[in-house]
Amino acid sequence: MARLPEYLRALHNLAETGNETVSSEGLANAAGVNSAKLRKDLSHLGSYGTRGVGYDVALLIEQIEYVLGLTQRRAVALVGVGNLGHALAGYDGFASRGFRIAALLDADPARVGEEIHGMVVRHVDELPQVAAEESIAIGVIATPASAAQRVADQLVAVGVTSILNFAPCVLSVPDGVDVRKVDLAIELQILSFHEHRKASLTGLPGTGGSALTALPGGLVVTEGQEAIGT
Amino acid sequence: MARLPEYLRALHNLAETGNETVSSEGLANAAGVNSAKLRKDLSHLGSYGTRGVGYDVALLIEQIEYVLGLTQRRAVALVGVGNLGHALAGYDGFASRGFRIAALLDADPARVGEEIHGMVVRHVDELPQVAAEESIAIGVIATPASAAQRVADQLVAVGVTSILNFAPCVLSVPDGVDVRKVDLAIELQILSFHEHRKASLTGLPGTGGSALTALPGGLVVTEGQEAIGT
DNA sequence: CGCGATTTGTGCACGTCTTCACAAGCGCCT
DNA sequence: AGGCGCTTGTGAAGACGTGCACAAATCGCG
Repeated sequence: MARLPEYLRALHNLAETGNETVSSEGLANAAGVNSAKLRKDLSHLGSYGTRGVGYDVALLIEQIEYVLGLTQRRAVALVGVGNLGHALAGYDGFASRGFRIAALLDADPARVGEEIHGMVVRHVDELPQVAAEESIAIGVIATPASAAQRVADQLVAVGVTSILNFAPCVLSVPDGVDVRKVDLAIELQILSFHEHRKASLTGLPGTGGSALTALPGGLVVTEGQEAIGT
Repeated sequence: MARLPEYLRALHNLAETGNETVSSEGLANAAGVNSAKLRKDLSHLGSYGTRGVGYDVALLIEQIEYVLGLTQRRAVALVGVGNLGHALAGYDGFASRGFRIAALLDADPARVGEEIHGMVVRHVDELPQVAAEESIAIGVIATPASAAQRVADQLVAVGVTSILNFAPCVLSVPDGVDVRKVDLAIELQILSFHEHRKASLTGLPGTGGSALTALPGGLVVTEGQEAIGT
């Protein structure tokens, strides 16, 4: 489940504040989800809480970390050290949660050799050597969209089976390779959509429960009432 | 729908390569989704394509941009100019897609006054003045988790109703305020989970279709077979 | 003018996710 | 030892999203 990392973070917070056990409702609040959903998720793991008491925080952390495969520190190769790549290279949230940036790579010869956060940028064509030096578990693509597919192919060629893609484009990869995409601009556009929706609702008070937003060409769009679950 | 921005990006690509119309299948491929799903999404908008031909690219772009509220250029306030904030301030994907970073803010007095990408950092307590100067539509939080809730409260206080949160914590905001969260470490952890799953499957060839991954305490977790839809 | 090729829009069925509600179990207090 | 309150785990119902498959509609060509 995609919610496990969120639970894990909440659990670490609870552990730091000295909690030994936590109820499903307490953890659900800390993670921002429904308590029933959380219990079902945890029961799916097979993890046991004790009825009447709750979950053992330390034990639960251990279990979730094992399921997520965080018991081994995974090596990450970061390709593209532009604006975003720079920030990712220095992002301490990676190191603190079991990931180690093992290599910085870029296709621009002008950037090769540059030192970023104590690590030297190497050329992306050196990927085979890098992969030979240490087993790369995950590749992160922070290049422009035009280079992303090429980089993905290179990552796949050296055996990387998990890719985190920040480039605004769809990657085609063979079966067995997992790709997750993060597009910062898309997040803003979704927020913009909600802004637009809210503005339409307050601006057209007569439309009531089923608001209709007129489109330029005379077309209409029917929108939900309160909580749009995007 | 959360997929509209993805369609929009694909449409812009198509427009640049000179396409005037596009079929649902063509656009679906470019956006990485099923063609039936795309058609259903678009029909939900009320947008009309022409049967036998496809969708008019320019018209569709116009419609989607309107629905997303991108016809007006929205002002974004970015709070927290650390590693990530720096990168976001310089991320050209924002400007190119209708967003304008209207203010950079930080709570650290040492950072106030610094110039980043041609913009001066102001103190976060100046938020009311900033909001008075121009209408802030969206707030972006790129602070440490410990400061995020406080910043969120300040944003809400000046009337911001959409927040993009990069801090690894859950924000509590009043009804009517939309929050989207992006946690880069969580994305990596999800990939780590998939890596772990794949490793377990190949390492335990006898378990067959319903693989059981033994947990440290003798507990077991049942995992799906191929595509885990996280 | 008519026909076939092509593509949209959508009814329907299926699987997944979510939520409620409650029985089962555990610990504590008397 | 017994009962009481609290919490987990889960069955069932409902909402939701997804994808197939096909009818309706439009264009181009003969």
